[in-house]
Amino acid sequence: MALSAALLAAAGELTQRIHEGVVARGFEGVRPAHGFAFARLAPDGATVGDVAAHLGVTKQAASQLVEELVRKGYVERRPHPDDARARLVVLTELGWACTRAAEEAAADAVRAWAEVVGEDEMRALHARLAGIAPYGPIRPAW
Amino acid sequence: MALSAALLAAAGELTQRIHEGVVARGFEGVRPAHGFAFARLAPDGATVGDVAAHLGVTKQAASQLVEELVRKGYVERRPHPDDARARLVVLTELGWACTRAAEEAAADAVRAWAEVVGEDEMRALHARLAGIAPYGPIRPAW
DNA sequence: AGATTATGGTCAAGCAGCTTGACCAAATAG
DNA sequence: CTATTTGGTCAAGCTGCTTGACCATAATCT
Repeated sequence: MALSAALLAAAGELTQRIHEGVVARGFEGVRPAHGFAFARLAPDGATVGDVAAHLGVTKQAASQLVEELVRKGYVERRPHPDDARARLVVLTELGWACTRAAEEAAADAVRAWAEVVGEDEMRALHARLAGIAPYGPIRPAW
Repeated sequence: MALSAALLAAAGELTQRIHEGVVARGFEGVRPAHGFAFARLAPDGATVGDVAAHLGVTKQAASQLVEELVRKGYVERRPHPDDARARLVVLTELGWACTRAAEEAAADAVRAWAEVVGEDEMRALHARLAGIAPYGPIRPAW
């Protein structure tokens, strides 16, 4: 199996498992791309442009995605403290709960893998990946 | 950076580099998903259903993709030797040339990574990934 | 300062690629 | 030899993204 195929298969499988875990924990109407947006929003919020760059899509697409998350109650738009044009998108309590659920689901999935290849190996894998693609966007499609 | 994000970023970056390499070698009108279809078709051809399973999409979607590749001259449909319902999709000479170009581009990209983390590490990475997601579909999107 | 350009964001329209549903022909099962 | 399953296509529809236009604020330049 080619490396690219292996990477994609692993990434896809992990993404799907996390998504299933999130749904199983009772969060509805969320897609994997939302989860990656949450990851960018989590610490202190972010602008639509930040989310767009993180997901590797246009600002308009990110704006639509945020709008959807607002409708569903996962995030809210607040005025940006330093820039009157910008709006700071922050997670609501529901958004935080969903993020925690995703982290739990991810931990479960990684644990399952660690049982196959060993925990040290997983850490090594993670470290190598981080060295290879430090800050690339999380392309939701291609 | 979370493992899933690292996996996706790495997978996305590699996919994109391969794609750029293929385009730079003069092949037009091909998308990454086509390359993954080629990988399934490469040895001896495959049916539309096989391609669908490999890509993780419906038969209809795979059928459309194959139709597009036929139009562009990368593959052709032949009667299936053992089953009159089925049709064997095989690469044309152009399709083989494109596949070779993709392999070259992939080798270039992997070489660049190997310079960062070391060649042994790349092999180890590959082996671990293969152990983790042995035969999952290559989901083109989510 | 005022004029100009750049930046953050949204609205609107269009499109590519996927899905579901219906259907046909050949293969397999009863 | 009917009845069901399987491989494949046709058709219609939808979702999520893109490009293009536009507004308001910020930064830059005389």
